[in-house]
Amino acid sequence: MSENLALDKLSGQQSAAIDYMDSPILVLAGAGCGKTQLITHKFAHLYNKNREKYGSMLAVTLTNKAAGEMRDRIAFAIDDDPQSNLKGAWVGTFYSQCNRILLKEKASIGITTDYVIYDSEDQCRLIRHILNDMKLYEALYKGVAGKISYFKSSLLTPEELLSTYNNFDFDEKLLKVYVRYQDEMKRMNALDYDDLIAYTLRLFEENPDVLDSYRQMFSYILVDEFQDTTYAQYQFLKLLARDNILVAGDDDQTLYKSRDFETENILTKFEKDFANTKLLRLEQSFRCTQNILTVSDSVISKNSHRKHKILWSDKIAGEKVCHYWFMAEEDEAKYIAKNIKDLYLKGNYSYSDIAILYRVNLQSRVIEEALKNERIPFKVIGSSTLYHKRQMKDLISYLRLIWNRDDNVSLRWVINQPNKAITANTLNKIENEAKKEGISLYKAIVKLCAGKGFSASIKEKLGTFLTLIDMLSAKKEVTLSEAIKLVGSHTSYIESLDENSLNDISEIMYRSGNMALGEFLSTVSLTTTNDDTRCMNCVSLMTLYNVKGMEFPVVFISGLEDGLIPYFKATETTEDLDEERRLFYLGMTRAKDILFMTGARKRRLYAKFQDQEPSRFLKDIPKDCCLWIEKNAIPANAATRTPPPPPVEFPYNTGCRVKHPKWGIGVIRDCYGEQNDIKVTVNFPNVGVKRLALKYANLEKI
DNA sequence: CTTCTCTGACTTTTT
DNA sequence: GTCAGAGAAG
Repeated sequence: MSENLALDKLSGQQSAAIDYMDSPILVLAGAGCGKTQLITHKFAHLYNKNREKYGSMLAVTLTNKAAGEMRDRIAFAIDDDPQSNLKGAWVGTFYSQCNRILLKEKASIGITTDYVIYDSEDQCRLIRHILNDMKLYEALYKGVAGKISYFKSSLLTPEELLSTYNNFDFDEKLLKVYVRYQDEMKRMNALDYDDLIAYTLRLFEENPDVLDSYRQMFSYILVDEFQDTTYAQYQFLKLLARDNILVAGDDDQTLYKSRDFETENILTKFEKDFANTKLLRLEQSFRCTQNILTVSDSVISKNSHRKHKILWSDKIAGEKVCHYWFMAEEDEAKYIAKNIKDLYLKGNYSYSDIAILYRVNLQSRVIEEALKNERIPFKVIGSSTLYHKRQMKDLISYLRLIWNRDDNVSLRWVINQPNKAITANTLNKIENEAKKEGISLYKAIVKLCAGKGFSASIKEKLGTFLTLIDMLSAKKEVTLSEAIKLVGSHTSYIESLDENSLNDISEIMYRSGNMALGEFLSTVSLTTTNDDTRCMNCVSLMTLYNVKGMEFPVVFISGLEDGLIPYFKATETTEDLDEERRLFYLGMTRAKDILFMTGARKRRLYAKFQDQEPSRFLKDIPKDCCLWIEKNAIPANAATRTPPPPPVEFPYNTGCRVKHPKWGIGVIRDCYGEQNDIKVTVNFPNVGVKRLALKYANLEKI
């Protein structure tokens, strides 16, 4: 029922992609053309048609958020009780599904199922430790981590690198760090994100029967955001899929691809690797107006190596896209705030319909200031909402040690906590012993305590620590709540917490207290930050990266200046510039109705003021497609300008209740206008928001 | 061991 | 301008 209702709304191309089952399908979809809708409907359609056969399909994307949305939409479109049946479905991120496979198969490839999953932070900590130990410049850890991750996601082992790069002056030190990193991870029974994919691939390659069972089980495979899949993820799909695969993507929305080694467009590659691929295009945008499409297309069409698409819309042409140029960033921010207030007061848009986008987080400050001045509620999305806070990391480290005593990164974290009274010297001895014997820190401590190297007092301290860990890890099968209580009753950890952290912990216990410890730990590693979506009636502020996959009726893109868009560090190569252009394109195509682009001549970046030029990308927009408005800081007649009118006395305050002869009782949202022509916006619960001139609307104060 | 001051780095970011 | 991390001083 629900499916048929929704199917009516699908375009011809979408329905075609849903019905077609004869060969692999590559869906080339533009922004807002209903690619996710297609995927969820195909899933639901097959599922509804033949539960026996299509009860266990695989549907993957890249982010948790997208996966969650996918799951919800499928649940909505399937015929029966959405709660019960989707549990067995393989819907999620590549990483979570690989994790699930590894656990299900009891991972017979040199790892045991009590492996811990390292997130990027853990990864960085390990790399820093290695760099430090190898007497290399530690501050490089971020770059090193990035490179290693890149190698791994491209399935380049150290051995392969050695043979491939022989003739280049390949960084030998980097290679050594890579080897060492892999070695340490192995010893700790720890997997990073890339390992989840790589180990699954190995599992499949070494156990053809296991692979075969999954090929049987996944009767159909659906992939969203296909353009962003890594090489390893792509191999995963290639192993599992035959004709029974649909991938959907938009190469114009790829991000983080600028440093990709792979030059070939992955969409092209798919067509080559999968025989008889059926190519379908979704070019009707259900989101943007024609004006927005025209402008954004003029920008993105300057990119090379893209699959050409022409998006169209049968929505009205809509408002013209506007570009404003200001003298200073404060003017820009003020203008944005004022404009938002106007839009809101006109009553057509609520604050949550509006987004302000920028390239770098630090741009948000000025804008936040301006919004505060206008009393506009807003929410900054992304940036500092670190779910992995310091204290939380402490707790998780303890929990991980319960789970896996060989987790050195967590052990280092815990043992270095204050009042453990274990000196750097002792720690060094432990590290050396572990290194010498090729064992984990935990095992090294056990060994050293049995030997003669340490004094009685040190042994005692370490002994207490060991007994604690032993006692805790004897209870691996507990639930999260029990584990936390255990840690609490045997360490001073809980006592050291402030109120906020305590709240955070009770929140976690409330949310997932009944989860098995192991399950909780992988969930924590596999889900990061963003459960904070849009808030009730707030303007959303975020970076262009963060806006991926969202849409808003009104979008402001700020800081359209050379140096910001494109960012000054990304103007060297064409690949970098292409990515910056895609980023700009991505931002523009988030807008459903109205798109504002703004920039300013004077901007403070870090400590210094800079003179900015308008973004070079603006030159790609035909002059008549857009309204170009330049605001001068000081109008020529500034000196002779009449002083601002005295503040107007308003008869009503916001929030006060009034009665209208026709619409009944409402609440004043705002008062504005001249003394003799005061206008008000009133929210009538039954009628909606109305703008009224006080002179004519016979309002009655109540 | 703790606290303070200095230095310097500084896009974006998912899993 | 701001934050973190390292090193020096208490």
